[in-house]
Amino acid sequence: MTGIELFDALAGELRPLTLREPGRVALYACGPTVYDHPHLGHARSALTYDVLRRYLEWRGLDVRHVANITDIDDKIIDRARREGRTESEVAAEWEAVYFDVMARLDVLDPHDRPRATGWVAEMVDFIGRIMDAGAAYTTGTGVYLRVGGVDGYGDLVHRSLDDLRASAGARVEVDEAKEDPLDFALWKAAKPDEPSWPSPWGPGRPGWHIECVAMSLGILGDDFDIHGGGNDLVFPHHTNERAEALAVGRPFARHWVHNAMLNIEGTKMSKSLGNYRTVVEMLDEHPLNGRAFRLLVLQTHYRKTMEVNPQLMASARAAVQRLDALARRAAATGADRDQGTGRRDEAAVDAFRAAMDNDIGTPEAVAVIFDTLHRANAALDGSTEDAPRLVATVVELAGALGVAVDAPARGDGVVDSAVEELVAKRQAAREAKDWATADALRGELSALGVVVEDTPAGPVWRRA
RNA sequence: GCGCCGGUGCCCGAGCGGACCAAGGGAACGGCCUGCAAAGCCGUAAAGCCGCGGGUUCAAAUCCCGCCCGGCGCUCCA
Repeated sequence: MTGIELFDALAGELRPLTLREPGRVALYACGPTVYDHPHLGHARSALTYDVLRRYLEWRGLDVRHVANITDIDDKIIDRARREGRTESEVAAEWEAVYFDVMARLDVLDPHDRPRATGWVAEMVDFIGRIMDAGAAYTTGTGVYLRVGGVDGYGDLVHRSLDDLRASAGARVEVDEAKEDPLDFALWKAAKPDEPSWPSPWGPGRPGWHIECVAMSLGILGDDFDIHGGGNDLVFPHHTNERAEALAVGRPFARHWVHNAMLNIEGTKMSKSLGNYRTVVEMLDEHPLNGRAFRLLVLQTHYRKTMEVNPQLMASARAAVQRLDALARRAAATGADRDQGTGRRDEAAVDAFRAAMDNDIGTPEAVAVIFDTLHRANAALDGSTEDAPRLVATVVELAGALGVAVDAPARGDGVVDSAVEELVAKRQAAREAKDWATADALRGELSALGVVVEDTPAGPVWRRA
């Protein structure tokens, strides 16, 4: 018992998080196929599991977080072919972009980042066991899992086999060689000019789902605690992963967690609609956007489709600035002294924990943080003894969700002796009560995107 | 067609049976503070009642039924 409840997709309801091993959480989250720019949806997904991991750790649990990279797949092959490069070059390029973007979003590095191509031997072995169990068969195009033989195959999507069959092929033509349209490839026989690995069934490459089973069970072991991913993966990906594990009788994930999708201006992002947004674009647009996007993600429950648009990004930035403003005030008055001492407002901490324990209720948790922020500011105005403790609480709780609260403007590096000089000149003018000059200088700073605040401790500037 | 999820203020978004009926963020308005601002604080306005119509209940935004609208999925997909 951890006191934490999570919505479990298999059960279809809230379930207490019960761990395989007390105090330790084995978490597997499906990562991206690296063939192009990561988009905002990838970011939401990664952020969801980063927050889950951070919260579990904040609760004192020892988490092992595994997030895979799919580095061999049709899309990578297509792109490599188009660009006249090798698949591994393409994958390496986009994997690097993905990692860079994750770092800019303050996503903690998972403890393991397995690549599919590093696990092919294990996958081949796994497929062999499925074959031994009589649960799969070969055709001219590969090895297929016989879905009809898996008890409760559709349980994760809550659909019966017949139901699934009825809509199979609705969007993709069915391979006639398969025994059942639902049967899916464990191993894809090599086609000319495609990368391939040897196997008992001839050269080829692994099917998508076998990757995650081999890696999750291989790293975390049977009966690991949480399997996560986007809710678009429930079927077929997770359903098929689960089927593969079931086919060989291995206990799979104890809890299934899925994050919802992200819409832009009310509809799903897509290249054809022209509302496709990459994470790099978003991050490059404003230095505060990394934290603002995380906050935006947190303000919607992870199981609900979230909306993103420029106004929402702006409002999230404004909220981040309030966090930073508190830190500035605290630093200027010495009210930051409780940080790291463990002193904190227990009522706020309790409310935060209650919100998060209830299926990772980040919107409420964020509300608690801002409520505390408000109390901290009021305490700062009244110079009461509570201020340092409240400030420390805000910083700690925000940190537990991965939102950094920065006192001085978080450097976009190239700081600006020019700005410093203008600020100093303005201050000199103010001291001479030359308001006209002071205001003109403030105008110049404003044109540079800099806001000056006059505090009892002197002027402080930041980027708008 | 089948399945899933939604529809709460100007925008986003919590709440999912009961403290006179809605957290938090953004935007707005008034006041305090300030040389003026910014930041902050105090306060106000705004949902004639939480898509519409029924129902259950002492009590519903919260449960049930029907309808309308929207989004997503149905082996590319976070």
